[in-house]
Amino acid sequence: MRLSTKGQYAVRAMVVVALHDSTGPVPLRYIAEIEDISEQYLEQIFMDLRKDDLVTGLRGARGGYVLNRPAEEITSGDIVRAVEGPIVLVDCDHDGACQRAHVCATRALWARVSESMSQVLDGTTLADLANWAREKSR
Amino acid sequence: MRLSTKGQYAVRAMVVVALHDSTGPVPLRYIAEIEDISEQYLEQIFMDLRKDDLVTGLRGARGGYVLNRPAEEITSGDIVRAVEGPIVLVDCDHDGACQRAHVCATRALWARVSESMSQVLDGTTLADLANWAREKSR
DNA sequence: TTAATACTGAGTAATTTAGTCGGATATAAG
DNA sequence: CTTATATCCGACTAAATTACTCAGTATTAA
Repeated sequence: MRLSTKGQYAVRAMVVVALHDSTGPVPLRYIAEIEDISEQYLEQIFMDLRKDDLVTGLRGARGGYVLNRPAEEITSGDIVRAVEGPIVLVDCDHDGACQRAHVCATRALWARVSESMSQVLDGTTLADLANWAREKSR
Repeated sequence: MRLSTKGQYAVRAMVVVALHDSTGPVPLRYIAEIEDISEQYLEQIFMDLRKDDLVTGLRGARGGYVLNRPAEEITSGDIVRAVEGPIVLVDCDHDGACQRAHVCATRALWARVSESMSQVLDGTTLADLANWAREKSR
């Protein structure tokens, strides 16, 4: 029930990109330094973020990553899903395979928990996170 | 972000115990059979449940496990915590060790998610789950 | 032309998960 | 008093996942 470092790093990294949204592409080297995350690990993470069209990578000198949509339109749920897959606490009956699905009382519980997690995650945008960060650094 | 089988099994097993609350101790062999879970794995799980005083084990023939409190006073949160530890999505700053805790915007997010999970889990009792199960089997 | 940067695939050590195994101990029933 | 039925307990292990690293290619600005 713990979010992997990949998910945590992804959100933290995206906040950095969001904070520099107006000043051009942010290179991974920079993110790696200020967030103290391995640059090569960040590469993997940004592959996932790119696949889900959350960012665009710009190669070459002065390159880096930029947001693909306004920070108000990217949620932490989008980010977590991009690197970790669907937000579900328990993946029983993944494709209708569970024999006792119809009598299983716990399925409803897991669904409720998953939904409440999604609500928080989808209800928080990158813009929110960037604002919190700005407030904190003040 | 996925709940381990241990946590899932623990809740399912406790529902079985709750359903037989009035008819005496429930042996692991029985739970193992109807829930299709390894009996030896269940032993491990019930060690944890016992440590947190959710159940009492009765040895010998005709023995088994019984709830230590009314099903209305045991929540799914209690069960999950017993076998998985605290319900936190991200355990950064576990003992004030995180250097950037004061500037980290994501901490608040993880706290919100963790709290919303806890609310659902602590808001659902074993009695609720047992009732759902009874409704389903009807 | 060079330096900076993203892109890509493969590999790997450490950790966690999901159990198993072999026994000791307690108790009810016959 | 013996036997069958249970819990209790500690150690062990295979498989999966996590959290990376490594080595190289491709692209672009200065």
